[in-house]
Amino acid sequence: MARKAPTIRDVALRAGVSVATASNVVNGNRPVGEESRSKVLEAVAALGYRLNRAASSLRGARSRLIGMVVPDIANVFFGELVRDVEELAEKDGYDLLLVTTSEDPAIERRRIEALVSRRIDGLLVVPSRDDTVAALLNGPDGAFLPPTVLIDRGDPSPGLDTVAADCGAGGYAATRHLIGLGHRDVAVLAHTTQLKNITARVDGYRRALRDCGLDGRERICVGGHSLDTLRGAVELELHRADPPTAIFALTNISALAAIKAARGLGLDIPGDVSIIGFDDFDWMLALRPYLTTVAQPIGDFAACSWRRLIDRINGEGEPPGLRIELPCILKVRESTGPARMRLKTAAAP
Amino acid sequence: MARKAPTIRDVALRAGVSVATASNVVNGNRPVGEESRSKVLEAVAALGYRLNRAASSLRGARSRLIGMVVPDIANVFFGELVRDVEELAEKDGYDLLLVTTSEDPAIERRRIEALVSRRIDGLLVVPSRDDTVAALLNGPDGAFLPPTVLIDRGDPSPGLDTVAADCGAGGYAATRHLIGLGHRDVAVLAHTTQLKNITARVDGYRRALRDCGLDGRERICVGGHSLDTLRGAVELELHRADPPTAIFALTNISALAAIKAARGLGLDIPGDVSIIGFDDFDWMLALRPYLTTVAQPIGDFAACSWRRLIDRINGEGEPPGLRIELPCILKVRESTGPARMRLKTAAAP
DNA sequence: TTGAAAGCGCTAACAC
DNA sequence: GTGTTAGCGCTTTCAA
Repeated sequence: MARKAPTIRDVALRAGVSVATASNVVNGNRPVGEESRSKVLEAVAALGYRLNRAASSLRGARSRLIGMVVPDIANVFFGELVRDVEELAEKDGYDLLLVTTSEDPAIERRRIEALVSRRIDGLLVVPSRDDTVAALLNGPDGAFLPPTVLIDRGDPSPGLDTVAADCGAGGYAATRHLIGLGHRDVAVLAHTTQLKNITARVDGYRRALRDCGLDGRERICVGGHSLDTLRGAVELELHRADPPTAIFALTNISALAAIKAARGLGLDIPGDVSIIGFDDFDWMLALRPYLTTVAQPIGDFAACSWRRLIDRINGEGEPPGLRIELPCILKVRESTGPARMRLKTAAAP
Repeated sequence: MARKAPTIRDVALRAGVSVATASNVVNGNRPVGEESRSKVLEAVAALGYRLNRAASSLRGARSRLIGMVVPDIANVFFGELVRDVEELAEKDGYDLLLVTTSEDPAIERRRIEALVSRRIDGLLVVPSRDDTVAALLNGPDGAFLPPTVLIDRGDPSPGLDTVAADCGAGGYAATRHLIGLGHRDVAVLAHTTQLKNITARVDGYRRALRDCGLDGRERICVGGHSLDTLRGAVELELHRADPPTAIFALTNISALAAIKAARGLGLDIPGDVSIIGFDDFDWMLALRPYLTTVAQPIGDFAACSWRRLIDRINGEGEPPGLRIELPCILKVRESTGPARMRLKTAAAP
C-alpha cells in the first residue's frame, strides 16, 4: 500500500532503455525496435507500471477524457444514451466524465466549465436549452470548448454538430395513426415548448391535423419537467367539457403522466382515451395496456455522435456545423384504439 | 478560439504577486493578505483564469476526481444511484468518472485500473461479484486503490466499506406478505445466486417459509441477467404441473420478466399469480396492476456512501471495513392478492 | 505574509 | 531506432 507507483523512468531503467523509448512503447507513438519493445513490455509487467494520464495530458498529449452532459441520468432515455456512448468510448480508449444539469442552464454552464478545466478532448451534450452551448462557444469569455457534439437537442450552429431524431416525422406519424383511428380531438402533452425537438413534434402533429382537415383543433398542454406537474396538466385537460379522445405524450415521462392521469380519473385506456408515447423502454411492454409509442433510435444517437466526435478530435471528416437527423419508428401496440363518439364526462374528483 | 488559456503565472503577473500567492488565493490553502487577495481575484476574473487540474493533481494535490463503477447505467436502479451521487459530488467540488462493467469482472478490472491511472481520489463501486474489488485491493499487483466504498453488493473486507440494504429483512417481509395472503407455493426469481445481496433475499424468503411451517416448499428460479432469459426461467416454472401461485422477483428487471411471462401465458395478475418485485420506480405505479414491491432506499445509499467516502479521503471517521445496512420498505399495491386454491393449468403456447 | 525555486511524470523536439 | 533534454501548469518546501 505504501509503495510508490512506478514511473516511466523506473520502467526505462529496468529495461535498460531511455525514457523516450519506453514512452514510445507504452503509447505506440513511434516505431521501436523489437528487442527494446519486448524488454520494455517485460519491465512494465514486472513493475505493474501504469501510465499517469494527468502527467501526459499536462505535457500536451490527449487527455483521452470526454465530457458527457445530460439533464438527468436517472431518466432511462439518457441512461441508455450514456450506456451506449460509454461502451463506444471504452473501445476507443476514452473515459467519460459524466455530469448532470437538472435541466438548469446555470448549472449546465458551471458543469461544462468544470469539464473544460479537466482538459477534456471532446464534449457530448444534451443541452438544457437549444442555445446554451452555442452561447458558451461564442461567449465573451471566449470559452474554450473542445470539439463538441450536441445530442437530441440544440440549434444548428456554426461550430457545433447536432445528432437528433426527425421529430417532425415522428410527431406526424403518431398523429396520423390517431386520426386514422377516428380521433378528432387529440391533445398533445409537452413538458416544455422551449425546446425545438419538442416543438418539431408539435409541428408534425399540426401538419397531420392540417392534412386531415382538422385545423384549429389543436390542443397543446404544457406540463413542466416533473411527473406530477405533467399529470396535473393532463387532468386539467381531461376535466374540460369536451375532453380529448386521445393524448399524444411527447416524452416517456409525459406518457407515464398521461397514463396516471387517465387512471386516476377512472378512464379506460384505450376505451375512453387513447395514449401514445415517445421513446421505447422495457416497461412499456410489460404492464397493460402495452403502450403505443414513437421510438427514437438511441443506439444510433450514440454511434453517430461518437463517430462524429472522434473525427472532429482527429481533425478528420467534414468541418463542424453538421446536423444529422435519424428516423423514428412508430410502434403500434394496445394503448391506442378507435375513438369513441362521445367520451363520458370525467367525474369530478 | 486560438487564445491560449491563461495560467497561474499570467494571473500572478497581472496581479503583481508571486505565483505562490496567486495559487494560495485560488485554492485557499494558506492565508493571504487582504490586498494581494483582491488583486489576484481581480486578475482571475479579468483573464478568465481556470485552474488546470491535470497540473495540480500531477503536483500531488487532490485530483478531485471520483471513479464510479456500475454494472449498467441504463438500469434505473443504477441510474438513480449515479444521479444522487453526482449531485452530492458536485456540491463538494468533485467530478465523476463513470464506468460501466456489463457485470463482467474482467471488464470491471480493466475499467478500475483505467480509473486508478487517472489518479482518482476515491472510488465508488457496485461490483460485478462480491469479491472482485477485495481481490484487486489485496492483489499481487498491490493495485493501488484509493479509498473505496462498495454499494449494494460486496463482501465485508478489511480495507473496504460497504453500503447496502438489509436484504434479508426485505426478503422476509415480502414472503410473509405473500404467505399472509394464503400463498403456499411461492417461487423466487433471482438473476443469479452468486451475489450475497441476492442470496440474502433468498434467505429471508426461506426464513419466512420456515417460520410458517412451509419448509421444503422452496422454489428458486435462476434466470441470468437479461430480461429474456429471466422470462424464460419464469415460463418454465409456470409450466410445471404444480405452478406457483406467487412469484417474488428479486430485482426490478426480474419483476418485469415475471410480469411478461405471466402475460404471455394469459395469466391474470394477481388473480392467477401474485407478483411482488424489488425496487420502486415510476413505471410500477402507472400501468396496471400497480406493482407490489420491496423498495430500497437508493437516496440513502448515495448519501451514506458519499459521506463515508469523503471522510475516508479526508482521513476522518472510523477506519475502513465498515458495513452499513439500510432498511427496505414493503409497498403493498395491486399485483399481490389472495391465493387461489387451485391455479388453472397454464395452456401450452 | 510573501517569493524563489524545485520538481510531479510525462511527451515532443531535437540530436545522434 | 534511440537517447537527451526542456518544459507542460501547478503546489510546496524553504527562506526571507
